[in-house]
Amino acid sequence: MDQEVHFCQKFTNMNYHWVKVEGSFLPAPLNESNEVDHFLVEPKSDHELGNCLRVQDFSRDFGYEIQTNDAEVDENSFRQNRGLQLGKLSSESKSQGSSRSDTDAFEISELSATMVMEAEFNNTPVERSLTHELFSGLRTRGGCATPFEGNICNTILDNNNIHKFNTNENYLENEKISDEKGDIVASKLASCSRERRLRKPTRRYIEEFADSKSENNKGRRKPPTKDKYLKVTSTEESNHIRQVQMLTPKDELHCGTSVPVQSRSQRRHPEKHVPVSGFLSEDEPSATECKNVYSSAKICKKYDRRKHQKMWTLTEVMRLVDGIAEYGTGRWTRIKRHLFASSPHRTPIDLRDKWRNLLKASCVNIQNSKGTECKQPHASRPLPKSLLQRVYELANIYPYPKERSPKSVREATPPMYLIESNSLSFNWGRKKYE
DNA sequence: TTTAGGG
DNA sequence: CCCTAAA
Repeated sequence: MDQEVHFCQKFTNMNYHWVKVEGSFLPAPLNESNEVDHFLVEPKSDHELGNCLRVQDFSRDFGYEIQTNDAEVDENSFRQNRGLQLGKLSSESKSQGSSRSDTDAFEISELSATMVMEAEFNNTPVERSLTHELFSGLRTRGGCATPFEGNICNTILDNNNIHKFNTNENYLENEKISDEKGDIVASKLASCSRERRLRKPTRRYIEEFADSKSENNKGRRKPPTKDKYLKVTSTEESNHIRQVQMLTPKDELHCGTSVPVQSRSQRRHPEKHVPVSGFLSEDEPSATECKNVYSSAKICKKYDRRKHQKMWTLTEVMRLVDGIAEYGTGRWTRIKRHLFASSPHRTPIDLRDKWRNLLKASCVNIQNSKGTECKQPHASRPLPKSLLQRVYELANIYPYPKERSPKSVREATPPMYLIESNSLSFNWGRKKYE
């Protein structure tokens, strides 16, 4: 019995339109019948599995199966309905008589198969997948019962499909099979089902697969290497990350393949939350905050640091300058390790980039002090003169970039603020800024 | 793996 | 801040 039930489920899974039908098949309104077209076309995709099961076998097999299945429903009424449908079929399609020979049934069955093939040809994969999903919904409600019952059936059939449907019914009526063939049929159908899954991945699956594939290769010529600072180091941390992900707005964590991919151009121009006045507060971002934001980046490659840019605080800048004074330029990893160990969001690259910006800033100030017309890109965040002084001096001592001849830097005219404070003696160690 | 350089 | 090449 269990086997029967299982088989019944297989049957309902694969062939939705060869089932008991109550009431008459009346054409449904156009808008509804359109949807139904797909319903009826969908199952016949099974016919394409020519290697697995032929149309004739299929019908015959289900003749057996339907009989077993009818025990659950009402076999008598089913047969009566089928007889009724046969009559309808004769009048609606080709005006054939209600009593037919087996040969006729075969012809019609093949004819229906041909029609089905044509219909399927016009049916898009998307529609088919939709159909499949809808039928899944029907199945879950009705269990083994057929989805085409009562109103559902009436609303989803149109003239064309009635023909196909009835043809198959007719075939079932005429082709009967012995019960002992059930096991063979079941195994056949099982393998057929498996093969179908192998052969016919849904369009959604294909698209998702393609998406994930393209995402993996997107924008990278070489295989993505794991950033040292984007590595999950402990399970504790990963657990923490998971919590962060759940709390993070979805549009900022494009982790899933189904989430629309953010284009590179979009990523490169994020909204910057630039503070209105000067630096951010001198307070360092809390360690937990940094950990939250950047540990999420560790697990999600699509995490965009640009969207969560951390403004450099004056404290950080001073610390960076101190580090350069101590270790020199080009040793960003060391500086990071020794002075920014508590700032997980500052990578050695960040330190270097910041230093480059500091050099630019100092140069800007030089030009301004010389009276050269120069734009001030960071007017909103003026650096303390003392800091710029130190940057300038450090630039002379530790020229950056290394390759470039330090002459250009050394020969540059010292900025006015440096000249004015010439009497000042610089302490190159860690020093306090006024 | 780290650093430099360009975007 | 990102990406890539080179050391």
